[in-house]
Amino acid sequence: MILIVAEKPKVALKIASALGKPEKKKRNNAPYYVVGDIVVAPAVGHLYHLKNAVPFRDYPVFQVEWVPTDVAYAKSYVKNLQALAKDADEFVNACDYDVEGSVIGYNALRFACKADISQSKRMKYSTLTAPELAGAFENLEPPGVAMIDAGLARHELDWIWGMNVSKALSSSLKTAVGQFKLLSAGRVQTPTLVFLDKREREIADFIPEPYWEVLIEFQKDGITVQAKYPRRLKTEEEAQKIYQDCLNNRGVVTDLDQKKRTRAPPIPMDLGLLQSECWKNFKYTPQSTQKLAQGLYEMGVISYPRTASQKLPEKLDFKRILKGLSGNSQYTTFASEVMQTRLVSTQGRKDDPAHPAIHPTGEQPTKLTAPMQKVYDLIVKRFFAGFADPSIYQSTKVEITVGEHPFYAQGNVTMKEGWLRYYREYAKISEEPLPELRKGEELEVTPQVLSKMTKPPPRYNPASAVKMMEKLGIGTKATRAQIIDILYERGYIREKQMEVTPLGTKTVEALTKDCPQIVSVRLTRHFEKEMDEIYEGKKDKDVVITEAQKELTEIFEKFKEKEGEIGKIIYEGLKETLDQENVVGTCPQCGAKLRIIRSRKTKKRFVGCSGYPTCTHSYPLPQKGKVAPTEEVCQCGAPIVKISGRKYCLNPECESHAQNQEIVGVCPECGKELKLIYSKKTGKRFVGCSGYPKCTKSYPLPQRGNITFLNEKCECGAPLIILGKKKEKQCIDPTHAT
DNA sequence: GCAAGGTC
Repeated sequence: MILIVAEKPKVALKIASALGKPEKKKRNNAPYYVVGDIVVAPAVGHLYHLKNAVPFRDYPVFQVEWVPTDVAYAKSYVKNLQALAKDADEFVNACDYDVEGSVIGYNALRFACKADISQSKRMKYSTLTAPELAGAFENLEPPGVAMIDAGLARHELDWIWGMNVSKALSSSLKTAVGQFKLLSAGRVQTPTLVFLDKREREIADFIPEPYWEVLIEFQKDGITVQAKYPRRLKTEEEAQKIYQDCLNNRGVVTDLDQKKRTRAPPIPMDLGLLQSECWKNFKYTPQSTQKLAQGLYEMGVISYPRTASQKLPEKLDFKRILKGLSGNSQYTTFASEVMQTRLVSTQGRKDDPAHPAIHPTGEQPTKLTAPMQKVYDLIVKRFFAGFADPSIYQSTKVEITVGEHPFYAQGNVTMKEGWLRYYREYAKISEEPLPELRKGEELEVTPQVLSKMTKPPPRYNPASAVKMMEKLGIGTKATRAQIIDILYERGYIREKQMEVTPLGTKTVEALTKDCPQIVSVRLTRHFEKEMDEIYEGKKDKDVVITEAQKELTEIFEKFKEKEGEIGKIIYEGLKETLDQENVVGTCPQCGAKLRIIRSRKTKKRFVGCSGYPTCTHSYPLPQKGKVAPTEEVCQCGAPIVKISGRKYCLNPECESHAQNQEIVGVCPECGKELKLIYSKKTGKRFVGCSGYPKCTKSYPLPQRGNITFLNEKCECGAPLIILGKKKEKQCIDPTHAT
């Protein structure tokens, strides 16, 4: 029997189908496929990972070993391979033809199958089409030692570099101040932190400069138009001069440029594009988008999400997919419209040998969670849009001259919707019409001077950081989002608009200043080059690793000498970070800092004085909601904090809490005042009757967004409100429709 | 405890 090991279940099925009519079997949830004398069985990614071969008390440790992955589902796949290997007399590594795939198959064969690698074969394919897979099986290659070794070296170098530097950082802190804090560094996370920190310094060093803009405003056909003077002005005098010239002067339309322009339909999405679209539209982090997409994939409603491809091959059978989608009443119209087209999708530049771009499969989803539904809807509509015509719009540029000063305005009006019909809600294209104007027309204009300041470069957010990593070529499509999460976990960065914390900054500083070799471009480039040379068969893996160990040994010797100093630098950062995060004000009794503390016993949080135990002043806190300092102090002396965006005096006996209960209407049941109340227990808001506890009338409220209470009553007697930026009034009673 | 890379 020939045992073929694939990287994942879906690929095992494809290989088996290319070789004949497979019979699907299962062993403890692990599938495998039998085609005559051939068995195709999958791994699930890496089934083995590295571990220190000796206890990790002191760095550096260089002895590592491969051990089975401890995830339950991976174990059943290993057992499956072990069982199948007993009857096998030939072994084929059919994992993805790259360094990671080589390692996955190599470890599966040597550890699970106990195969003789030198006798094993490698299947080489770059797409998953049946003819190519069948051809690859006919032309099996030798095991591919160079590629395997390059992969093994990648694992080992990343490990001995990352683990030991991480350990060194944590130890330095422990040595300096005796405190333990988990710190880490790695080939991918450290360069990522470095570029985030660079931005942080650009922002800190940025000196805002004032500038002035001049606008003119006019009205025609009920449209108000603003036209801009084309230059920013460095001085107020210049701006004022133009303003004065425009006062009491009429504007003349001196140029009118109308052009038809097209917006091409969007390209199919790889994982990176899906992540940035979901950030743009829903503010989902790349990591949560990845998890939601994985969920949709496991339900069978979208294709494989960890793809780098932005192409949809024609042989995908778009008809079948569209037919499936039309079964969903939401998409029936769109799907049948798209069905009428030539069914040729747009194509992006990037390609992936193993998978097409992300697309719906046409299977009907059942019971999607709200976030899954959003991601699914975006994927489906993007899919439709790829087949549609370009959107055509008329772009009008107008030059209006006032005296001798030119001003410009632009308006876009869509003439042919094209793909926007399907994807408008996610494309976020703004349209501003201009009124009818003709050359030479005179206009009554009002000038205006705006005083502005130049702005620092924006912070990265998780989506733009993933994009930057992609651009710099660090990490992989499957891991970038996870690595961003690690930086958050370590406390190196915080907030969605990523801010590098003092801890992050000081860690970078310690690494770059005190042991520049560790983060030097030279060292990482050197490792990379050597891995390429292993791949090309020019260098021996063991020689490379021995060299790396030697180099790291020297670096760590120097690091140890400076350990105390480095630890102190990092401690400064840690201390400042904790202070910023937990200090909510000053103690009115002793003047020391008040901090948010979580009780070890009850796990509940409260505000306590850092002068403890000398000063025992403390305040209770609601257990939910984000607490942020405000710098403000209440009349009663206690600090005011923001809890879930609402200002709140920490002192529970303070009168401000009573005053905080805004009157919002009249109780339809007892006629007393209805008040907006924030629960002392949960911090949540609701509307309650001031006749409480006699009258228990109350209405729930959404916990997020602005609520405007109107001085109006619904016909049911409850007050009317407006939620957020909406325009319609609505009744506060949720059971009351309309 | 500590990486980065696959995968469900």
